[in-house]
Amino acid sequence: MTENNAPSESVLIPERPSLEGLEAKWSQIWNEQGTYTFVRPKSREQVFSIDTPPPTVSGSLHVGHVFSYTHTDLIARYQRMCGKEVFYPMGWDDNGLPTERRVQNFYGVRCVPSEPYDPDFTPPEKPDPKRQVPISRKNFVELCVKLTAIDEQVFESLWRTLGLSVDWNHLYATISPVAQRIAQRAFLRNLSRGEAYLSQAPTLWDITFQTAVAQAELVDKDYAGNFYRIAFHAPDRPIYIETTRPELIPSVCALIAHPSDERYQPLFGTSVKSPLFDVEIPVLAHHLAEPDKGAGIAMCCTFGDLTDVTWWRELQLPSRVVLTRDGRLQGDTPAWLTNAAPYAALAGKTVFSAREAIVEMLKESGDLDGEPKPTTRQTKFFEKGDKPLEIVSTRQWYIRNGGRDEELREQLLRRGEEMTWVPEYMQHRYEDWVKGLNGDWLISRQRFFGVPFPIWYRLDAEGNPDYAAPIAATEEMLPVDPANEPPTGYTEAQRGKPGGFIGDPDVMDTWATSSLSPQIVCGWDYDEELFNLTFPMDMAPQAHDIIRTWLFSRVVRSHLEHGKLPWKLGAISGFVVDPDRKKISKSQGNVIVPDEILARLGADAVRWRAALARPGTDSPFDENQMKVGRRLAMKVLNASKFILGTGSPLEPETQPENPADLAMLAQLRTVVADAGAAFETYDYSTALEVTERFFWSFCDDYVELVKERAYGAQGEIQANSARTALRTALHIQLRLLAPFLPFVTEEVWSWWREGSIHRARWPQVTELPEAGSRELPDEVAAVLIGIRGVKSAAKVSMKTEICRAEISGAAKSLERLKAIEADLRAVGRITADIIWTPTEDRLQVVADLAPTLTK
RNA sequence: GGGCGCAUAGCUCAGUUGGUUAGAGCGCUUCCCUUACAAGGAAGAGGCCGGCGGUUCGAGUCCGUUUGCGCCCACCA
Repeated sequence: MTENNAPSESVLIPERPSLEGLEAKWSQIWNEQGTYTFVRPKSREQVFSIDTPPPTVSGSLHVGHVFSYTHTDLIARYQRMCGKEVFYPMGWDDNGLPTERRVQNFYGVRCVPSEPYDPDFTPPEKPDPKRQVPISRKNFVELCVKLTAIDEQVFESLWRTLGLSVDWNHLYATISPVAQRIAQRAFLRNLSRGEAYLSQAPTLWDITFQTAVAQAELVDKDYAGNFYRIAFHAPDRPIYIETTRPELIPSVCALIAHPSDERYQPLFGTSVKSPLFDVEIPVLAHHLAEPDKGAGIAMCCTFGDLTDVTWWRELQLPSRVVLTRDGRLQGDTPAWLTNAAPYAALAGKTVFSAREAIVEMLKESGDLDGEPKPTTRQTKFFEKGDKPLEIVSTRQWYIRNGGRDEELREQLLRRGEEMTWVPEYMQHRYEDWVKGLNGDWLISRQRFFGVPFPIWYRLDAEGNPDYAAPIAATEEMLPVDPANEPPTGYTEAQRGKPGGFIGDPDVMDTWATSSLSPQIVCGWDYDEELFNLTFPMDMAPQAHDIIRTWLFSRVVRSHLEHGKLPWKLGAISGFVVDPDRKKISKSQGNVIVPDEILARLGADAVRWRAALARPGTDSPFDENQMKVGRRLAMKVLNASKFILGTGSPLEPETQPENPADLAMLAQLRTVVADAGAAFETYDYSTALEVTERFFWSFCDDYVELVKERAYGAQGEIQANSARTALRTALHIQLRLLAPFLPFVTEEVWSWWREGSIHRARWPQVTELPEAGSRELPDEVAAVLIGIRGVKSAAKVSMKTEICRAEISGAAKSLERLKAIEADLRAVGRITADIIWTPTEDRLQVVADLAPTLTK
């Protein structure tokens, strides 16, 4: 920590201070001087560690990111000034599906694992989205690495411009070898403890990306469709069901109604025949069937939705899967169809065309009752997909997360209680999510750019893989790609051969790696000293949409691996919404580009606005509000220029003695206490508010009041008191503002102080005298408003002289004001002695303006 | 359907454990080129604190209820 009481040898103040260029100037100097470098202290207590969210580099940063990362930085800067060594890394989430998609579009390629590797491959000059060049997995991954490196430069540059006090020496990427090794190591440990397992089960499946997706990645979207009323055939009559998915009739396993539904009770235990295909379908009872929905009786298919999965499991129905992984009906005619002929019209079609085809056939056969009724329903989509999810039965890796295990769920709920939430009510979201989990965490993805599973499977004599006993890598082998390396005890020549092995073809979902961010940054498997100094971490900041994903998944991993929370405190920021309070998104076309705002208004202005957004609260974007921040930054420059230009205080330094000076400093003492207390509870907004309120009244009232005296109008002793007070107040206020306005405060600091303000000590109340009056600042403000009011009402300049002034009010107030009459007369341009009239009323000023020849 | 949050000036928001006359900024009105600042500054107007009911000497604040908005989750035959 730099000694902050050491003024520079000389004071160098620019003629016209300006905000332009401060970001470039200071971010470079901070980088060169290692201002934010984490220096390992002796003990954990001296560290404040932050688990920074790694932004997805394939996307773009928007104002919401800027706000939320600023919130973290405010706390980081406060803690650093309080003497903590702040461990503040940055990460890039660069693996995963979003990157793959961006690479496909950017270079016009697509990954086809069967293609051979071409070491000289260069992407097409002009990408053609309709004719993407097929390339090998290795070529594809190389392009992913190349593009993410470019994207990461852009991100880093924006964060530096914004003034994030990140230690760039601790930069990580979720696709880096370290991250891969840690992800694989943690997975192997989960596996050995039985927390990770392989399972063949119905899975939510995206047909576009052809991968499984996890519960946390689901979103509901409106989806237009029709209700079709369709007849199944009981021996004596038709039984109508209503469905939006008639193309699934070939996969019907049962009709299901509620046990108490009198309409269908006689049918329970009997069977009906399906339309077109004549398959015998049992009619069964289950409590999840809802009598008031549709016809009150539902067709259960394998699988139309998650309820079907429940019915299929609980009623032990047969699997009659017709839907394949590409979203088409299978080409072969299913064996269970009694009347197979109609299926020919459906084979190989997408669900959409199959639906049209089967509706035609149902019309012809007379099984479609009435006209289809248009409906808009909410359907589950992959958050990045644009076709509804299907459910297919696949083999996937899962990690236990309490979704199927009461005891683990309870433990994870306990962890949520253990954690400090800012704001507190966000804990409910965590609990809602944990309580609502309906299955374990699916971590495998059938994709290419990601961390591979360190797993192989033995092939039997026929060449069939043995999924029951996977071969796991040993920790020494990590990171390992089973597509390129054989397992221990095998040679590469045995790959794919009967009696040999195959590698697990899947990769981990990106959340499976980012869920280990605390382990990755803190050096879990590579730096024990660092790990002990930084883990569990102090703070995990994130926006509220991420509670169910990243926040929860880190709690799961840390709980399973370490038996504790990964951090003490979860800080949740809100979103920046557009002025109509709509969520900002690309599809809405209301994205606000931060670079441009930063360039125009300056980082300090944007940060100032971000600091007004309290934790958890959404803020509408309003550029006018940011301009206020810019004005504050300008005011800091100008006020500082004035204060430092009034001439040096006497040597040796003496304490201020004028009552006005002492009163101002006493008031500032309270501000220091309040701002610090607010920061201690992560309430950066209140810290800013109290600081700023003081600063404006300091400029408007106090500086105006003492200006003449500081120039020397009342002699050297009085001037010295004012100058000392002004400089003390500036010294304190710059530091109070430093977390919010890091650039302008550093600029002013450099005019007259050594070192960086950001390594200076957070202001202490003990730096300020206590003696001053608590009442005087408000009384001065009242008198100034009175004097200015008179001039304003007369529409004259504030310079206009007052030839007679009478101040009335409580005797005690008058006593205090009398003591600074010289200052009052100077600021009000009062040419005669002030008349003091004690009354019971509030302070009042009556003044006569001196006659002037010109206005 | 369950949960959470919000409702205070035209707009964005403060308002600590109930206590004088409910605050700030933006915007608006009227002024002022004042040797820190005109990309400034001063003064001013503007509020039935969503509705109803209760507790209390006293309610923006506590309790109940209701309306509207937002978010999360569930359901979506």
